[in-house]
Amino acid sequence: LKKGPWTREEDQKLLDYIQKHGHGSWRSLPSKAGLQRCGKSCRLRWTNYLRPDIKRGKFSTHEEKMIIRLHALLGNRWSAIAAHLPKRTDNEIKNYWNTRLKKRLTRMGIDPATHKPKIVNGHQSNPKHAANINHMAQWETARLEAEARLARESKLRSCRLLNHNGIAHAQPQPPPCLDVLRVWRATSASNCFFNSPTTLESPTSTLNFS
DNA sequence: AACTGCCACAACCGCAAACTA
DNA sequence: TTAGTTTGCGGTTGTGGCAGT
Repeated sequence: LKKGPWTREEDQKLLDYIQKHGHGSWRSLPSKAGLQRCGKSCRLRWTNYLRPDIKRGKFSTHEEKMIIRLHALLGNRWSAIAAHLPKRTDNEIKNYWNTRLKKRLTRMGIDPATHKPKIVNGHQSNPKHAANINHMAQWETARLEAEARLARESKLRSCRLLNHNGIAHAQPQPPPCLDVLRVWRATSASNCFFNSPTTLESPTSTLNFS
């Protein structure tokens, strides 16, 4: 089986096959499509590169902020984060985080793992506030997990329909979720402890969970 | 021009969850 | 219920391009 970068011919074979038949079982796809690749490699190539509904290129400022906020809530759960960024893949977001955003936060004196200002002289700037944020973040995480799950299920349903029809041209629906981030943006301005446009906005929320 | 180091990104690997017979 | 198979996810690596020396 072949490994390494995909050639234009391989891409075309995969694209042609999926457009005609849908992907069906990834395991059996390579032989049917005439590819010397494993099913896993084909799936990855399709989901991360060939899919027609992928937006490529530079991340906008808004997308960057979304990634930072979602990462603060969800951690390295790239697929859950990607569910909130239409047309971006988890792999792309993960790469962007690892190569750019993580370094940028570090330069700003923010720990990219915790999204808190780095501890100076053994003290955090505002421990009470930090505890509050953690509490809020737990709730947000639970909500976002549920939303991501819904998104996955919805995607799965559309995929099944897709494969049943044998054509791969349907656009995935956006996650059927409440826009937590919109609410968050509206409320965070008043209570974030580092909230200038050029810095990280803290994952606080004043949502009413009742 | 040749070399080196760094960066960005595509692709691979291993594991766990989900599915199926 | 369970064992085998398939799929999805996250971490990591390999590679090509670019800038600096």
